[in-house]
Order: sequence, then C-alpha cells, then structure tokens
Amino acid sequence: MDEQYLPGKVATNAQEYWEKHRTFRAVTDPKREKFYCLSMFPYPSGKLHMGHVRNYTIGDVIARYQRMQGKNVLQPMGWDAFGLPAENAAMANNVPPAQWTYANIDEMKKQLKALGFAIDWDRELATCKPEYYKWNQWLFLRMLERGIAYKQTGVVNWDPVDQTVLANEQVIDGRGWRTGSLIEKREIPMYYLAITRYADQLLDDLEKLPEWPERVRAMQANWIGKSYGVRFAFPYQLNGKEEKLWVFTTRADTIMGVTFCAVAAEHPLATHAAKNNPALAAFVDECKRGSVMEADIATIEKKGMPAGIHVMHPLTGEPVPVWVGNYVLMGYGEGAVMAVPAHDERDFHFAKMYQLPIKQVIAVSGESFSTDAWQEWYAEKERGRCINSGKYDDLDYAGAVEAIAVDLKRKNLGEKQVMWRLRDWGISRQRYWGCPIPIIHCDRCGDVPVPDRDLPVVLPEDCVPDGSGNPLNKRADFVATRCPECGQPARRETDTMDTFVDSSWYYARYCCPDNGKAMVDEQVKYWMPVDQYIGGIEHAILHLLYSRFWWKVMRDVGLVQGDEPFARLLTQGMVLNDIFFRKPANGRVVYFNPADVEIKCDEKGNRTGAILKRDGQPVEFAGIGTMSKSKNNGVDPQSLIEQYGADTARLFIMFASPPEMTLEWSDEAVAGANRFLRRLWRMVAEHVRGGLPARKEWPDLPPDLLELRRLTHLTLQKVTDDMGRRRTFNTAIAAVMELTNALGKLKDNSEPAKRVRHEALEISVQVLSPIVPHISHVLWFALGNKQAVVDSGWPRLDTVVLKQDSLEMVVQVNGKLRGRVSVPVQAGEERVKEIALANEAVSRHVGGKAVKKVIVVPGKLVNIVVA
RNA sequence: GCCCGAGUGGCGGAAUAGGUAGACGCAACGGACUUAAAAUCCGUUGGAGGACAACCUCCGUGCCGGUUCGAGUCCGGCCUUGGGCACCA
Repeated sequence: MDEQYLPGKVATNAQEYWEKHRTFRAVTDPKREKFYCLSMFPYPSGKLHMGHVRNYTIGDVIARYQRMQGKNVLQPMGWDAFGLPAENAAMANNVPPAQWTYANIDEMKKQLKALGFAIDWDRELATCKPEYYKWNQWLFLRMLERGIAYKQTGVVNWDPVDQTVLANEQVIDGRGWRTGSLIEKREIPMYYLAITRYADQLLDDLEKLPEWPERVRAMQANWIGKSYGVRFAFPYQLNGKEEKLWVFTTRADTIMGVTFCAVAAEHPLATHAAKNNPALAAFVDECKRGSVMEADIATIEKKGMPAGIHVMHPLTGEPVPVWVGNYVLMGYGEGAVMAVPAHDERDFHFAKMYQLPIKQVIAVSGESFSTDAWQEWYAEKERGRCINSGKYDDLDYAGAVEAIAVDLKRKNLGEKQVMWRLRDWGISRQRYWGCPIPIIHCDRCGDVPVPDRDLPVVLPEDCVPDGSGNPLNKRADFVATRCPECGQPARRETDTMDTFVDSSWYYARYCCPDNGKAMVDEQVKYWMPVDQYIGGIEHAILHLLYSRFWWKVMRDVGLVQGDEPFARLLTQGMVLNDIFFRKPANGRVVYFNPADVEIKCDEKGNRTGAILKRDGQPVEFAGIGTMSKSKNNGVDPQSLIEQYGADTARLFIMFASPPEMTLEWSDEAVAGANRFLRRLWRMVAEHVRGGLPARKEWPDLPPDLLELRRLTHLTLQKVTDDMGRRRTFNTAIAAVMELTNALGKLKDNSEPAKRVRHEALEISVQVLSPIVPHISHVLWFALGNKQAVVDSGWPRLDTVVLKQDSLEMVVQVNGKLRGRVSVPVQAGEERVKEIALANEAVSRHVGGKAVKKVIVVPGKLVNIVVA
C-alpha cells in the first residue's frame, strides 16, 4: 500500500470496484429482508450545493450501514425536474428550459458519482420525462372520476404589465420582480384536489408514524388544524330576497357579544356593496392589491370600511353592521367572520380603531373588564361564564355552545360543525415548464378529460418563455386539437401542474421506473413503504403532506397497499455559513464569500473583525445564515472534493453536528477531518509494514492489552447503537477517534499487541466504512482481507471481553461531586453505601454531620444527604 | 401575526431514561523533530481564588422564577435566533 493517503487514487479504486461488481444494484427478492432508503430528490438547479451533499451523505451512511447489517438495500436517485428556475434561466439565456434542465442533470449526476454514493443508477428517473408524468395525468383523471379533482376559481398574483401570473417568490414588496408594477389579486379558474376529504385520515394516521420526529407530526397536525365550532348565518334582505351571510366560529359562546361582521374584499357582499359606493370600491381595490401570502396578510395593518349594509343577528334579531376588512381571507372558511371585540384580541383593536361598540358577554370571577385595554383573560374560555346573554347567562363554554347551537338549528340558521384549517390543493399553474393538465376545452361539450388512450399529453420541449404569459398559449400545434367526445375542433388546457404533484409519488415509481404499462406494479408491495426517508426540515409540511395524501389516493384507487408511504423520517438541518457584507454610503449591500474574507482574532481567539483578502479593507459580519446565492455564502462541494476528496467532505459533514441540527461550515474543521483520515491511513500502513499477526485463538492478554480490547468492543457497541438506533453519527465518529487515540499510544509490537491492534483497526475501518467508504475500501484490503469491506458484514461484538469485576461510582454529598470509589460489580446497596462513606474526601465533606438519607443509583452514583 | 424548533468554553459540539457539565474535533498557546518550511508528535486550555506541590474551594449550560436529595435535561414566564405559512423547491 502507499505510504501516503492519496484521496483521488483511493476514490477511483473504490468507485471502479463498485461499478465493476454492480455492487449497489437493487434486485427485488421477496426472500430477503429489504431496506428502502430514500433521500429527497434534488431540483436540478445547476450544481450540487452543500445541502444536497449533507442530505445524500446522511442517506448514504444509513443505506450502507443497513447493507452491512445484511439487508437488501434500495437507494435510488432521480430529478425533480419541472419548475420555475428553468423558466427563469431560459429567459436569461434564451435557452429552452428542457435543454437547461438536462444539462444540469448531467452535471449534477457527475458530482453525485464523485461523492461515491451507493445508488442504484439503473432506477434513475426525471419528472419532466413523458414516461413519468404520463402517470401524473393518469391519476389526475382517476381523481376527476372520483370527484377528488374539481374546478373552481382561485386567487393569484397578477402582474398587469406582463399580463402574467406570478409566484409569491416573484412578488417583491407588492411589485412584480421584472416589471416593478403593483401586483393585483385576480380570480381565475383552477383545478383543485380535495385533500380536505382526507383531512381526518391525514390527522389520525400521524399516530401510525411513531418514527417521525415529534415536531414534524406536531406541525402537520397544526397545519391540518381540526377545530370544532358552529357554522351559522346572519340573514339579510337583498333586492327583496332573503339572503344569508355565513360565518364559522369556535367561540359560539360569545355570539351575544357580536357587534359587527367583517367580510373579505372578494366576498360577494363586498362586491355588491361597492357597486354604488365609490369610496368602498376604492377600498376594495386597495385590499385586492398586495400579495396573497398569508404571512403578509397576517402582519399588515388591519383596515376596514363599513359596507353600508346591515345583517340580522340570528338570535336577537338586532341589526349588525357589515364591514369589509383587509384581514379576512376569502380562501379560508366562509370569507366572512363574526366580530366579538370584547373577547377576540384582533376584533378588540379593530373596534377601538373604528369606535365600534364593545360588549362584554363573558366574565371570569375575580377579574374586572374594561374597554380601555386588552387583557389576556378576555379570550379565555376555560374559566369564563356567560353574562349579558339573556337565557344563556351563567353557562360555561361547553354549555353555552351547546345551547346556542341547538337554538340556531331550530331556526335553521346553523349547526355545530368540524372545521379544518387545511384547504384544498390548487394544482393549476399558468406556466410552461410543468406537466400538462389533461383536459380539452370544447365549445359544445365543455371541459372534457383526455381519454387514457391519448396519454401522455406531451409538453413540447422547445419553447423559450419570455416572461409574458404562458408560451404554450402561443403554440397552435399544442393548443389545437379535437374534442374526444364530439370530434369538433377544441383547445387543450395550457395550465400545468404544481411541481409538488411530481414529487408526491416518485418514491413509488422507483420500484418499477421502466414500467410503460402501469403507474406502479407488484414490486411496490416488496419495497414500499420507504424504511428511511431523509430530507430538509423545510419540507416538513407541504411536500410530506401532499405525498401522504397522494399515496392514500393511490391506495384507494387500488394501486398500493398500506396507509403511509414513509415509515421513518429524518429531517436534516440546514447548512449555515458566515455572512459578510459592505454597505456603501448610497448603494446596495454587497455580500462577500467567506472564502475571500480573513477573520481577525485577539490572542484569546475572540473575533475582533474581518477583512477582505483582496483589498485588506474591513467587511462587516452579519451573523450566520443558510448558504444561499443572495447572501453569497455558499461553499462549492466540487472544490472541496478536489482539495480533500469525497471522504473528507463526508466525514466533516457527519462529524460537525448531528443530522437533525443545523450545520455550521468551518474550513478549519474540514482540514481536521482530513487530518484524521491521514492519521488512520498512516496507522494502518505502519501496522501492515510491521507484518500482519497470525490468526489464532486469543492468548491471555496482559492488563493493558486487555483494556484496549475492551475499549475496542465498547467502541463497537456504542457505534452500533449510535448509527443504528440514535442516528448520531457525530458521536459514533468521536468514539472511533477515541479508540484510534488510544491505539496511537500503544508502542508495543509483540505478537499479542499486533493482534489487539489488528482487531481494533479492522473494526475501526468497518464501522467507519459507511461514512468514508473509499478509504475504508482500500484499507480493508490492505489489512489482508479478500472480500470488499462493503460486503464484509457488521463486526461481531465480543460480550465476554466487556465483562468487568469492579466499576467506578461517583459519590456526591448534597448533590455535589466529592469523590469516586471502585465497587465490586456484585456489591449490594448496603455495601456500596459503606464503601462510599469510607472514602476519605467524602467523609471530609460529611464532616461528622448526621446523614439524613443516602440515594444509590446502581452502577452510577451515590448521593449522601446531610443536614 | 400564527405554528414548530434551537440557545452549553474562543468555535462546532458531548452529556442516550432527572444523576460526574464540557467527550471528540477546531482554534490558540508552549515544546520536540527539521538548515528551513510543510507534515508529524507531546503538553496546556470554562472562569475566579488559594497552595512550594500533589491538589483544594467557589462560580458556571440565554434571562427570571419553581419542582427535586440532585436540573443543561422537567414546569411557568420572558429574550434572542432558525424553519414553515399553501405559486421557490
């Protein structure tokens, strides 16, 4: 073997071996226990970024670990290939999105291969290929048949200059990113998927996912947002006809405190009222400007204007004024709310601003109500009792809701209802680079689904978008078709599907990526569910919820079995780096890449400042943040691999922090990871040079060697647990480092010492091999093995060597550490107490005071409580 | 604004079920080797105080309060910070 560790040579050696032996090809084999390890597939944006490297390294370590445990492992890879960035790149470079996307895939595939991931590339797929998205269309048609897919209007961002629908991302401070014009909300017809029909299942089945992080389940449950309340109506007269203004509330107990109602600007009542009221029309227009994002709407200043209309209180019959409010969402609930200023904080402030009456209807004993300022208890429902509420006085929350619901029902004006925060999934996008929605518009027959035999509806790949509208509308060869029902000329739908549709079922397609006859086949029964899914925490809600929904639909269509697609989930943290910038006196902020910045420290290592290497002038530190183009703080994985090799990159990423936490970049720590690999290499090289030991029965070992063997197996035990159960790879690596540190101190070169060292090195190489597979591959052969480490299985734990006669226990006096004692393993509690009290340091601190209590935690600690 | 996390030395982090705070690594400092540099190896390294010394004492896990023999860990209230909020993926 080489004296020096040459990462490039080592990587080539290992990767060629895997390629030649087709090591990572996954074969469907029901006789073997399978393990499906899946990382979220990347959007082919151009180059791999550090987030990808982290994601796929975590997945690869788990896949390789499971493989060594003897499982039949599937780890596939593909491309989430439709999306907005391709259209933006197309506009910038005048290149069709397809061409840009395929070039990016080639580049990123090369990078993934350089990192040595144990991927079965035979199963590669890309969502922009008709063989794939045909089945998006096919299942969409099944959903139409079942009424799960339906058509309805929805609100979008409209750029009046470009005459284009914009994504939220393309709206900056209420203006279109290219034109700078003020954005308007606009209602257009769209296709929706009725995910709310599955709301109950999506919520209840979270209990079937014990191996998901608690926080993801909590976020999903809150997102689905089941609430119990009352849906009821305020009647009113319109053009001589009886109409009803419907609202939903979880606080029906406060209904007697309603002093006004508020409706969204898009609500029909607002539209009607604005007709003969120019001031209101102007206000409605104002509300319709701005973004559709909920975060914006929730933080804007609450504004309103009276609609000049009154509705009737359903219980008292009193007139209630209707206001138009910019904070009421048309897309949520009824687009109208009842307002109870006394018991809802938002209504309270709104009422104060517009001098609307505030009527207290809930009292809590011991608290006094005042309209001067809001107090927390006003909104409390647990301790409250109704007052000023006529027949409902003195009822508690549950009693009042019940009684009021009964009365509303009797008047046919409402009833108790379950309400979901979750909204149906609008999938129509007025964009080119996506999966066409398989619908044909016929003047005679209406919206006609494309028959199965005509699938897929193929997207032309040679369009170049120009920023105004959807280029598909200008493609007569795409749009012009015939109605499948009447045969007359008709138009194709030009909207495409949300890219979340593509990523909602790709995991199932990996089981049979080449099947041209069906969406999935019986192989999904073997491979699904995914045993381990790994991806960014930023996908905790949308992607995972849509996937769970889509899978349930596939189940109900009879394609798959089981209720959930992902058994275990690991959400990795983001990759962060320092952010440096300069802000010229009257210019835009300029960001500098940390690689170009030198940090100044004082003699204690505290940061004192930073300068740009190029000009030696100071730059400002803006803290740490996720690696991004806009902050110019990314690290290119490619240059990292070129400098240190794939194993160093992988080792650093797995060592720097546990997978669920954020990872802060550090060039110095990367160099440290490389140093460890070089040391490991040298250790093996020296050991091999000294001659490999003969393999015999274990001889009786002297105490120091026995101790080292014990450490070897303690390390194996810990690493196995850390990698398999805890998934804390950083502590697994630390444990191996401790072992190699101890090994470095062993200067003995006797035959027994060689045997102990050999075993320790073999186990180190084997357990590190999922993390640093290339160097492990070469070192394993160097240690005299005939079979590749990837096929060597997991090392066996020697439980005999772990047995000890005595152990160390910690002794505390009043909870403070005062001494350590050695105790025989079989010693009982009384004996342990005796030994602890006999300790010199302990008795000094007890100091003759009366011992009140002694607590013994077996095998760990003794706490002596004195007066 | 709402939902969900996180906060421990100069830095990344460890402490797995309420039981030794700071494993492992980085940086820094001191030393060895070398003509020199790189590489490598050895040692020190939370703060304050005390002892010639082996060592000893006190303080310390964002802030305030609580439960407990014992709290980084549990509970209540804050502060700061990260992710998500439905058309970025």
